[in-house]
Amino acid sequence: MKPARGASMRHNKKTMSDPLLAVSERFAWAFAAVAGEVVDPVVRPSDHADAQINGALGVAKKLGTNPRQVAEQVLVAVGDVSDMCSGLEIAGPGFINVTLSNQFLSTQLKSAMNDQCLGVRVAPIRLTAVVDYSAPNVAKEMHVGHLRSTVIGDSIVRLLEFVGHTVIRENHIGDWGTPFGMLIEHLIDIGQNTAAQELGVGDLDGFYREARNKFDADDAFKERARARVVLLQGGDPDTLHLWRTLVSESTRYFNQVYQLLDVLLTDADIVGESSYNDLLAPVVERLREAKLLEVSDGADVVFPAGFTNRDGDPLPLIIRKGDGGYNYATSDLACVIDRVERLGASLLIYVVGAPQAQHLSMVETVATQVGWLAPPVQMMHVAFGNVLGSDGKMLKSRVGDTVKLAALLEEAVERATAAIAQKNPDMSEHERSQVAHMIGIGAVKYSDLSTDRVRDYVFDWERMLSFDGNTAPYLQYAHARMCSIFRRAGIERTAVRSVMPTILDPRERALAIRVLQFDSAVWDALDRYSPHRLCTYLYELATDFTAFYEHCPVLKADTDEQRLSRLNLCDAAARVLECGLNLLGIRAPEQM
RNA sequence: GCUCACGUAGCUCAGCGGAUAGAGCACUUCCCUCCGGAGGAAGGGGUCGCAGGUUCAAUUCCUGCCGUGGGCACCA
Repeated sequence: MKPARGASMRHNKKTMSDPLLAVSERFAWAFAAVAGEVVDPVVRPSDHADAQINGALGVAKKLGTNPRQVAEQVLVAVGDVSDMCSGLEIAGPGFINVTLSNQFLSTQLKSAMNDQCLGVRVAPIRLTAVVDYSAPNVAKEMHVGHLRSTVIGDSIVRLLEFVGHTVIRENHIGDWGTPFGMLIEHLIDIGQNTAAQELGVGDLDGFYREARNKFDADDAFKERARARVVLLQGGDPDTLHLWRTLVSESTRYFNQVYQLLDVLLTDADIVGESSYNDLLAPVVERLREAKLLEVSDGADVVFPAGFTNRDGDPLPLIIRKGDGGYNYATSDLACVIDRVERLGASLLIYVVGAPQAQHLSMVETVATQVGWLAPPVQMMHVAFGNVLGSDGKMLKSRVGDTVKLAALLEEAVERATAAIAQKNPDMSEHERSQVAHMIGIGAVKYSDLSTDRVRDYVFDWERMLSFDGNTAPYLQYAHARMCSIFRRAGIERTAVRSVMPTILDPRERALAIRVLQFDSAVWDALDRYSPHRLCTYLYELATDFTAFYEHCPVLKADTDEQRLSRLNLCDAAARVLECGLNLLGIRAPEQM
């Protein structure tokens, strides 16, 4: 499985919202005419103009001519582009610097803002995608590892849906396996009511630890636990009833966390490992029929090509353990079958930590060898790194335990509450608590989403809650200021949407161009399954807005026409910012 | 040992084939106090881990090395 990159969903639709794409499209045929074949004009953002076209250099090399000469030929071939570009200039070794026409920006902006998706292209082919994420374990506390999977997965789900794909969310909770013997026996020992209470208040780790301690210390208990596993797997009704208590109390708790975290997951998305029980035996059978199954050290295994162990010998994927039990490879393969054959999915996304890369790659290889996975169906590992403390090591609590996710989120809201109380003491209690939730949770999610997911990142309260820099509060603040202008103006946002904006000032231009690039930003994030690309874009948008706001008076504009035009720009920026934050799963309050 | 990631400014991070490598924080010096000062301008600070290679062009692609972290058969 290739590490997430390029679902290659390209499209063709009217004029691209992003001016750079529009320029690229317009110049493509001129380049083809000059080069004698189809070449990418290589249109890029530029420090020297609105955009620069770099394609001439490559073409000149191929043709054995002078790049500046090629550039000149391209300019002749492209003909009149004055509807799009107000300036074209050959610079340096053969770059073509492009100045976009103000009129063009104006009409593009109008048309993008008339679009429900704010100019973002819809997917050319609508896929059914299964996104596998979050996956906490029953009777175990959720921790920062689940935070990453949940938050990144949630954003990917929103992005996929936004461009028109059908998304099936799957929360593959750990609700099966040998630990349930001891957990159920412990449940019996302390009584169902006590247990439900303990789990209900979220002391999952306490419950688990007690069970574990007894298991390790008490041989009789250990024996009962083992016997209980057999009963559970055999479908004993009483045991199943106890098991369901554990599962339902745990999922009730997970839902509290999901609600606090403000993600889309619900009970309907839960597909526990147990739900694949009936599909495990067929996995073995089908592998056997395909003649891929071998017996090694008493276990049923498949040796996928290209994997070796530390001795250089072929590395097996264990399908059925020596004791006859199944393991996670079996259930992962059952998942592939289920998703492809029953759900008809063609995109299987796994938002799982980077350490699982080899395992998932082996599963993919086996699934491909046996024929369950074949183009156009593809598996995609959206891997992520660890959350580190300020010491550069895995984030731990002061006592040295793993950090409870629920506690971390509560602290985020508390810190945000304190910050708002200090900065906006006039806000009502009710409103403050709502806004504090949006800011605190937004800060945590954004700090998780805003750096390249494959890298580890350092968790830092002060930085993530800062109103400066690439943070959620900064973006939310920028949005609140945009909204504030309309309150002061006493004008409804929608009232300025029929206005055709006039783009003149350099800051108006910069802001307009940025707004129009939302399309590219969304697709860029989606192509790489990297929400941080969208974060970077939104930060630049907010920065451009700040510069605009600083230099271009809106309410005190020179003329009514300019005032309306600038209000229109504010509205556009606010809509894109809100929509972008929403795609990250972050709320944008109108006041804060 | 094999293998997969990562190594960019004091710190935290962007950029990943194109013209002088960016941001925030921290630091220095100013400005304003104007539609939300939770401001603005300027400055210092980088041999983009090291060495080769491909290319008109490499922080960006390839190879090797060094450093850090992960994975390498019955726990998921």
